[in-house]
Amino acid sequence: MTDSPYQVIKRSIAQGIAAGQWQVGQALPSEHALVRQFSVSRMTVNRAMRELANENLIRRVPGVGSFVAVPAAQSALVEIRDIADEIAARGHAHSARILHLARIGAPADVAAAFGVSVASILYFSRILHLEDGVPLQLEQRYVAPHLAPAYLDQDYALITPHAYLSRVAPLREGEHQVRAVMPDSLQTRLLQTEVDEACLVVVRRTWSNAGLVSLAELWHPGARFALTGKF
Amino acid sequence: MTDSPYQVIKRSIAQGIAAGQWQVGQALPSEHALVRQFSVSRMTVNRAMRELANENLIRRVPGVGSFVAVPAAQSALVEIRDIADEIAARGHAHSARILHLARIGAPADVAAAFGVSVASILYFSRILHLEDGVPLQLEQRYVAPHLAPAYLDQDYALITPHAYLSRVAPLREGEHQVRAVMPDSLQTRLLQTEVDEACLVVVRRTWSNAGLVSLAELWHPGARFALTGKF
DNA sequence: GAGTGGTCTAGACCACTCA
DNA sequence: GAGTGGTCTAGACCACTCG
Repeated sequence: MTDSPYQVIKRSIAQGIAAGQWQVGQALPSEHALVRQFSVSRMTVNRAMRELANENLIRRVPGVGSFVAVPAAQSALVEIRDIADEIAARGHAHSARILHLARIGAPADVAAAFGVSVASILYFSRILHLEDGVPLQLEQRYVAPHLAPAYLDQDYALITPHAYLSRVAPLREGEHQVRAVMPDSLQTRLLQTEVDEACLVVVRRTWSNAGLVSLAELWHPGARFALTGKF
Repeated sequence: MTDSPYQVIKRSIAQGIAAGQWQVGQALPSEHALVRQFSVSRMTVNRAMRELANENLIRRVPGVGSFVAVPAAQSALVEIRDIADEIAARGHAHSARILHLARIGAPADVAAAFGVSVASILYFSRILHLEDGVPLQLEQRYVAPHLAPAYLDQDYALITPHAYLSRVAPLREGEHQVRAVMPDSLQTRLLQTEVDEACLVVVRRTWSNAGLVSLAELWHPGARFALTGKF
């Protein structure tokens, strides 16, 4: 899957940081030391470290060394909210129907977003979230197996995937994309939308320190859902 | 400044794309060709191209080639940005068609959002923003007359309403709501959307220190526009 | 089989920092 | 001067696609 040498080194460093093996601000091994440790050439180590720096996991200072970065200031730009919490906050009842839960081969677009090869094994869940029994969100989620090995064994009627993943792989950063899309027939049926009703789709990718954890497609009925924000 | 070989190559390709030297979807020169053209090693070309791919400027397909990526029109979820700036930042040309500019009586829903009585006088503008001649945003804006008395006298082909309002009534806070809606026939015609193409609608209210300045409905073609955000 | 991108090697030179 | 990261070279092997 993700087993080329530079990725092995990246993961090793990232997990070491996540595990607290190195404290914030502390110096990491030099490139030369990693060359010896992993028995690779310096270009390979360099690429791993450069990418970690791009991801703001480490900070590199020419002539000095590489250091564990201070964790990104988590300002409340766009908070990531749990659908169950949101519904509860409105004083309504949340329920969930688990429609699909399995390991699957990554489709081409998902593989590209995940940075893995097509047909790599991912965990997949399709869950319909209802508010007072009315469909509000169809959640289709792809999860990196090695970052949440027990993902398929949870009972998502009791805990949402987002809540579970937050526990086993705390999120470091995320990214969403919001689109307006017409649903296909499956989605229309599940969300019980009218003909000619669009869907608001949020595609959300979340990273823990160890890498990309999950890609979620959240489909909402256009007539019954809006995203709001203040600034 | 930024004159190392891989950066020179990056800039060369990026500018070529911006200048239309290669069309969207078109194949770019292979790494081997670039090696000859720039007289560098393949690792150097590879780094340039890999970074362009990370920046979503090009798409690379192993065994096939590198191609100019479809320029995903994207806009920030949280920050409020001027549509003209956004388009310019992508290296494209912004233009605007002023469709309507007048004082009108507030419709019921707008009056409610503004906190004024129905049929109160508001300024109204309807402007179509185009990216390289293609419609990207239909802006329908209601403005409080006493907070921007000269609103109707501006030339919105030269300055966007948002830019003008930012000058005369600096925004203190704002609020948006994002929805997926099917356009009506007027909107379909103006935005040149396909049948069965939804619109992503942002309704944005902005306040200056003196009160609610403006309510804007921003309609975007669903197939050509997405909002993005990071956290 | 020819062409493509993905990755790696084993060196190298440079500018920089620190003691 | 010893150590660091930034960058580059001139090859190489691989998996993949396409005709």
